[in-house]
Amino acid sequence: MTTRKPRQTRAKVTVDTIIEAGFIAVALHGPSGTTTRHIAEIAGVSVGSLYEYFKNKEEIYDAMNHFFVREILDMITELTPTILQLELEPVIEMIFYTFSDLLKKNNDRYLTVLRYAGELQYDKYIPKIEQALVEVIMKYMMHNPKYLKINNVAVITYICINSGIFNVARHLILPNPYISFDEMVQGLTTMIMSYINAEMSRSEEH
Amino acid sequence: MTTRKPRQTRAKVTVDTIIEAGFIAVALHGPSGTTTRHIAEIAGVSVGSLYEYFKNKEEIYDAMNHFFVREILDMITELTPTILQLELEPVIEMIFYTFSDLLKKNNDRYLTVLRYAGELQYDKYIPKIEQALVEVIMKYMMHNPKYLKINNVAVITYICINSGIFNVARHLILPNPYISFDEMVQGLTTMIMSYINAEMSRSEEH
Amino acid sequence: MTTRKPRQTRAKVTVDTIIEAGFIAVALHGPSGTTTRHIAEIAGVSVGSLYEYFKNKEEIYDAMNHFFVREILDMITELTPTILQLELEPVIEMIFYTFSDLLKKNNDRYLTVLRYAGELQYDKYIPKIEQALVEVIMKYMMHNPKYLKINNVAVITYICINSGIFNVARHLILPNPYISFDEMVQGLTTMIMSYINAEMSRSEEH
Amino acid sequence: MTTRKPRQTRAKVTVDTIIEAGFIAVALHGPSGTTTRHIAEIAGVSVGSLYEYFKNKEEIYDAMNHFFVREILDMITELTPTILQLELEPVIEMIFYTFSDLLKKNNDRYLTVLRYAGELQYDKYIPKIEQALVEVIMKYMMHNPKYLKINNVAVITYICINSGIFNVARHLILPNPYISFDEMVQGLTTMIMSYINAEMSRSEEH
DNA sequence: CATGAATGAGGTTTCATTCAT
DNA sequence: GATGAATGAAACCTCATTCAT
Repeated sequence: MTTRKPRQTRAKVTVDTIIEAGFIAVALHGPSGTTTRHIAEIAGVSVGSLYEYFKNKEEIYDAMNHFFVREILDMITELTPTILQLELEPVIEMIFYTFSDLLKKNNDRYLTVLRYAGELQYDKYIPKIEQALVEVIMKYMMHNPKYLKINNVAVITYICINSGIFNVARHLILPNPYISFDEMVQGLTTMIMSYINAEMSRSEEH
Repeated sequence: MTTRKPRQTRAKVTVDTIIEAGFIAVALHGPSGTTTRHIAEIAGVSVGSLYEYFKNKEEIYDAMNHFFVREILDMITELTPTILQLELEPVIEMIFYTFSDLLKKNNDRYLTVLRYAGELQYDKYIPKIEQALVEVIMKYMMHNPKYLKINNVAVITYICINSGIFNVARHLILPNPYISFDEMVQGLTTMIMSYINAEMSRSEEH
Repeated sequence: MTTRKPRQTRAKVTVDTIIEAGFIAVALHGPSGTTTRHIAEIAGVSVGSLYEYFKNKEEIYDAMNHFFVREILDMITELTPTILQLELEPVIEMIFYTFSDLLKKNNDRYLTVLRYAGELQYDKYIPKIEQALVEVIMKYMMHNPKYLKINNVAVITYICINSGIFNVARHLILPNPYISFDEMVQGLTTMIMSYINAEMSRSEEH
Repeated sequence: MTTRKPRQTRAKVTVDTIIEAGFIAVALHGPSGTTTRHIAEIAGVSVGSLYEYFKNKEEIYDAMNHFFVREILDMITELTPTILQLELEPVIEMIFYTFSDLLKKNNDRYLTVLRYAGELQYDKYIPKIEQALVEVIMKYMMHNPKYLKINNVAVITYICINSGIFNVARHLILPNPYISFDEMVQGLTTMIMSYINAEMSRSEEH
């Protein structure tokens, strides 16, 4: 029995409502604590409707992930023109603040879900995000050729992306972090800039 | 006449067996996929016995977390004398490799459960680890007073710990990382060293 | 100005399409595995339309049964003139082959639903078929008065009809019967003929 | 998750109770009308217990079939010594009456489920019964060598077994059969005897 | 202490049927 | 008339927990 693709506007609205309800439910109860009834009730539809559009609970989670990843990718796309205009340091800061805003959107919707990244199999989607970020970095390097001389771009990229994502996410999640968000962004930026500068100098030597 | 000691010892062994089985079960099925039967079967005891030693499933997970945290704290304690003898750079490298070894112990036991950190409420335990690390750092600074002049130690500590933990864990989890573990450790170390040096210079200026 | 006739005809076509779809669906999934959606999809109409024409699922099954029984009764009617012209032995053979052809019509449509006779409550309809067969037998006896002397016609009729129906149906259903269909028809005919002859002789004695 | 084999007596009793309840439930509601709750309630156990011993509803039905087939095979085994002592005609009659008794045992338990033979996949088990009957027939022929000269034993066997099973079952199911059970057995026996005698004479001719 | 059979609340999922469009 | 989205009762099944043995 195939779940039908929504053809009518009403159906599309229902699907979106269910995905939205999914985020709220997971934020409230965690992925394994969330029941199909929770989602249905929050969405204001019957359990049956859930299964009209999603084969099972797993598929709802998949749709949520897709949705989230889509937002991040859109954010990167929108940011790209501005990024290319700026110096590296403000670029890095801007990315952190924009990412933070995205996670806090809709009452921390994405942030709370991110706690359960392992459970929700975000791993499947992270490579796409990484890929998008790598592309932006490449474009930036083309616009700012002085960075082209750096040797191990892959390593730097890998470490900075992971450090950035995790530090921002964890800071927002922490109830009482012992440093402020601004301090953290400032520190992260300093760290990344120092790293890149160090690698720039090293590359020059060879 | 039954002696008390042997009984307690046998009980201790059973408790440890159950905790061990818990790790294996969670590695196999994830926290929400793991059932008390799974754990009992792996441990080679009856479900009834589980409840002899643990009030409920939650308590088993708690015990697992305690166990893991205990191991990390022990690791830090054991490492401290060596740390205090070395220069900063080899210290950082050593910590990463030791942490990696710990996560890979017993067939990736801790690594696999780390995926479900959110679900398993590791957050409750992480402050303890952070605290232990902060203490080591303080001791190290006492032994190497040149670092005492750094202003924002809290920020540096926070960022470096988080970046370190997450990069190591994620790299080990990734099936096909595009950089090697050694490259990552090298990069991380460089990044952290550059950061500290930058902050050192900055602090001197003021 | 809309005429009445065409509408009725269109409705009739839809009804027939649904009944046809019902047979296909039951052949595919069995009666309890068949859903209204299955039938609607196979019929190429919406679920809503199903309920335009049938009060509920039960009514569709009833209509299918009616349809099947109607076909059998028609078959008997059509066959009657020929039957009356022939000797008993070829008559019996002919009935078996014609019945077999009916069951195999449209890709074994009726044969597959016959498996679920109990579930589909064919019992309600079988007396009608029996009645029709009894009538043919009576007519045949009128045309061939030598059979009129048989005493227990009812018993013979009952046994032969049941043996015939079941042996033919089961043989067609069996994936690898250990005797061929022709052998079975030959055997069945011999058995029935022997039986009738035996009863003829016995009746003469009294 | 494997359903555990019952090791204790208590467990064995529960399993038997469930199978018995299955027969009663199917007799009451038919196979697709029967729910796991029905069975559990009739058995006087919780739904959970059902699934302790049977992976799903299907497995309960399978166990019921096994049970029924086992009874038939036992019946045949028990009957064999007597069969070998008697003339053919009383043998045939005896088999019909014994089979009828079996079907009527425990308040028509087996008879009512036989209505749903198609749904319950008895087909899987019928070959075993056929095989057992064929073996008895072979033994009987060894004891009564005059029957050894018959040519097409396979065909006769096939037809007589099917005719016998179905006529008996259907007669018992019918609410108001137009002939009595004794009349039917008498007729069936006559039919089969005539058939065999006819085949005996025919075989002599060749 | 240990066992594992038994429990039943509660989760996931299905599907006949209705009804707004 | 026709559609198909929506419904929700009720099915199947799971599993943490209890308790008689």
